[in-house]
Amino acid sequence: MENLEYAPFLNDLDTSQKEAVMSLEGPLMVLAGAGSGKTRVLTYRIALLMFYGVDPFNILALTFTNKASKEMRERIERLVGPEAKNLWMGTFHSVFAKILRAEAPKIGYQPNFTIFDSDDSKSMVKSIIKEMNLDDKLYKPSVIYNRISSAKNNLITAEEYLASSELSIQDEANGRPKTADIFLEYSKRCYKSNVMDFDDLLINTYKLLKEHPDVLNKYQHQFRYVLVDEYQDTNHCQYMIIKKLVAVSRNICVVGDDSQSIYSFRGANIQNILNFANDYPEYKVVKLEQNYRSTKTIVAASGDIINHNKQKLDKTIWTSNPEGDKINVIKALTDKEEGTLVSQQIYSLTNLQGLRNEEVAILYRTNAQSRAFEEALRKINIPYKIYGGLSFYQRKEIKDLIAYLRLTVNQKDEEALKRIINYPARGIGDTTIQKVAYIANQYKVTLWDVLEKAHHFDVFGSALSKLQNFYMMICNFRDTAKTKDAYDTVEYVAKQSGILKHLHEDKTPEGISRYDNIMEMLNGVKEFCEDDTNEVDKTLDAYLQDVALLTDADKEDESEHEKVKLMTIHASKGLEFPAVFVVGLEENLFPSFMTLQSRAELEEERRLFYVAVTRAEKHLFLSYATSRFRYGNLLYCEPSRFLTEIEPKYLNTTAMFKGKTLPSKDSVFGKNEVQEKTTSRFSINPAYRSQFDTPKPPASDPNFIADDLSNLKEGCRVVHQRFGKGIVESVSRDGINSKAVINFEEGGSKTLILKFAKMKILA
DNA sequence: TACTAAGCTCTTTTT
DNA sequence: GAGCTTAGTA
Repeated sequence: MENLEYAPFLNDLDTSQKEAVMSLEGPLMVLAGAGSGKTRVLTYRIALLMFYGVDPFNILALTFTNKASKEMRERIERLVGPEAKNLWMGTFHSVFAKILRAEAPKIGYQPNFTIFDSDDSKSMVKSIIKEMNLDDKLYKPSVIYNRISSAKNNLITAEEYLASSELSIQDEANGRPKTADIFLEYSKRCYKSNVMDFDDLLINTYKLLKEHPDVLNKYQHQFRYVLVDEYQDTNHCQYMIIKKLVAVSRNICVVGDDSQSIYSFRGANIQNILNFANDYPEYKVVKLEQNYRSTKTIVAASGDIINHNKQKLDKTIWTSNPEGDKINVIKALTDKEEGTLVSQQIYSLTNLQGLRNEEVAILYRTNAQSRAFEEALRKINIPYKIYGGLSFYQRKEIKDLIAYLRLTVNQKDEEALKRIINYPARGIGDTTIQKVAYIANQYKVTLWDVLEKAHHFDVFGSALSKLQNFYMMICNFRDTAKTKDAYDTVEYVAKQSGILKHLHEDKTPEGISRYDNIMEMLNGVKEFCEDDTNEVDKTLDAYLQDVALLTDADKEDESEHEKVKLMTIHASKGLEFPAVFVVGLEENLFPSFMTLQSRAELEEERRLFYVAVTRAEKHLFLSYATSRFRYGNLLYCEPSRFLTEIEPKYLNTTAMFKGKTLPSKDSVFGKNEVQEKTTSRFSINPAYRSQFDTPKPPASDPNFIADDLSNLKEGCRVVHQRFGKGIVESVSRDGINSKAVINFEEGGSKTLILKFAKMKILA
C-alpha cells in the first residue's frame, strides 16, 4: 500500500495527526487528548483507506453513539463521496444487531427478535422477583438488573453465575442469595419471548463468533480494517468481540483518551486501553497532544485537575491558543440563586460580549439539577434546550405505541403485551391478566399462546370476548405489517389500536402534548421510510430495530438554534462550546456521594470534571451553592474538593460576589428549626382538611397566596397544611427563603424555613 | 374495573 | 420532586 499517490486532503493535518492517519497496517493506538482532533483523525483515516481503494464494505468502524457515527459518515462522505454509505459504521449495538438479525437462527433466535430497553428489563426482573415471593425491599429490581447486566458484560452466563461460589458468597453477604435464580429465570424468559436486551446484543454476538467458526471466519475476512472510537469506554465483552474480529487481519485502530473514561458504571473497563500494548505487542502508538479547542488557561487548569489522578497514561496536552480569561468561580447561597447568577452571566455574555445563546452550555452532574436553571433562564427570557433527561423514546405515549409495534412484529414479546393489553382501557383488568399469566405458567407457554386458545379456558367470563378481540386486533396488525411499509403500518396501528383517539379526546395540556408526540413519532417513521441513506429495508421490523437503539441525543432537531444548551456532563462528551458553565460543584453532588467510597471511582469523578472543563473553548465558569433543595429538603453543602485542585492563579473568585458576605451555616440552619418540605403532596391535618379541599380562590384574593411569601407578616393568622392553625410571631427573609416563627394551636411554636407558602393566610 | 388520594422511597451518570 | 404502590371509593 506504500508508494501510492498522496491524498490531497492530508494537508489539513498536523504531524502527529498525519502519522495516526497514515499508519494503516497493524495495531495502532491513538491517544487523543481533549480537543486534539480525534474525530478528524478517524474520518481521514477511513477516507484514506477508501482513497487507496479499500472497499467500504471491508471497513468496520464502531462508535458509542449514533450521533458520532452519523457525523463521521457525513464527514467521510464530504471527502470521498457517496460511497461512504456502504461503510460498516455504527454503534456497537446497532452493528451487532444487524449481524445478529442475519444470523439469529444459528444461536436459536428468530430473526424478528425485538429489543428490550432497560425499562423493559427492569420491569421483567421486577415481575420475576414478585413471582418468586422475594422481598422487593432487598431485591430491588434496578440493583438486581445492574448486577445481571454487569455479569453479562463480563461474559458470565446465568448458568456460570449460578455455579460460581465467589458470586454466590457475594450475594449471600449482601443478603440477596437468590440473585442467580432471578438471573436464570430472566434469561430464560427473554429467550422465550424472542427478545434481546442491550447486553444480549453484545454477548450473543460474542457467542455467535465463538461457537460458529464459519461465521467468525466470514466476518474476520470481511472486516479487513477495524476502527474503534472511544476505546476507553469499551467493556469486557466488546473488547473480546473486537479481539476475535481482528485476530486475522490485526488491522485494528483504537482511538481514545484514558482521561475521559467516564462509563465504568456501564461496564467500561479502562484497562482495555491501558493494556493495549500487552494485547498487540507489535503495536504502534501515536499521541495527539496539541489542543486546538481551548485557551491556555483552560488547558492548564484541566491539566491540574487530571494530574491528581494516579492511573493514567503519559501524555502532555498543550496549546498554541491565546492565554484567555481566568476561570470564573461563582458562589451562590442556594440552587435557586445559582440559577439566577448563572443566567445573569449568560445574559452578559450574549448581550455584552456578542456570544450567541447556542454557544453557551450549562453542564451538571445529575439531570435533576436542570430545574433551577430552567426557571432562572425563563425568567429573563433566554431560550434554552435540555438534552437528555426524559428522552423522547421513554415517554409513556411513545413507549405505548412502540409496545404495539413490538407486539405486531414479535407476539412473544411479553413486556410489550403486558403494557398494552389494557391500554387504551378495554376492560381487561388485573385479575384477567393474572389468570392469563397463571395459565401461561402452568402450561409453560407464552401469554400470546394463551390468548390464542383463550376459548378453551372457562375462567374468563365476560372478559373472554375482550381477550379475543385484542388477539384478533394484533393478528390484523401482524398481517398488515407483512404487506405495508413501516409508515403505513404505524399509522394504521396508531389509529386502530385506539391510542390516537384516546389521546385526541384528552384536552388537558399534557394530553395535547402526548398527541403531538405521537404525531412527531409518525413523522419520524415517515422520514425513516423516505431516507435513502438508510438500509433498503423499510419494514416495521427494520424501523423497530433502529428505534430501539436510538436515544434522544440522536433525534434531529432544528429547534436548537439560538438556544442555551443544558445537559449532563456525560451527555456533553464529544461536544465543544465557546462558553461552558459547570454547575453544582459541591461535595456529595459532584463528586457524587455514591462514589466517595473508593479511590478508583473518585478518579472517575475527577475524569468527569476534566471532561466538563475541557468542553470549553474560551469562557469557563464554575459554580456552586452553599445550600441546596434536594428531594424537597434544604441541605447544607460544602464546595467540591475539585475546586481546590486548580491552581488559584487561573481562577477569578472575586468577581461574582464582591461586597457580599454570606451568612454562616448556623445563622441559616439553626438547631430548633423545622425544614419545611415542599412536596407537591403532603399529609394534611384532618382537622383542617376542608379548608384545603375548597376550590382555590382566584389569585386576586388577598387572603390566598399560592407560592409567594411576600404577604406573610408578623401577626398573620395562618392555616398550615401540616401543623394546622397558628399565628406568625416573626418573619425574616434572605431573599430566597423566608424563615417564619409560628405559634401553632396544636404543636407549639415552630420555626419554618419556607420555600413556598403551603398555607392560607387568614387575616 | 377504573379512578383518586395518600403514602413511601429515593437519593448518578446511559448505549 | 416524582414515580410508584396501596387503599378506598364510584
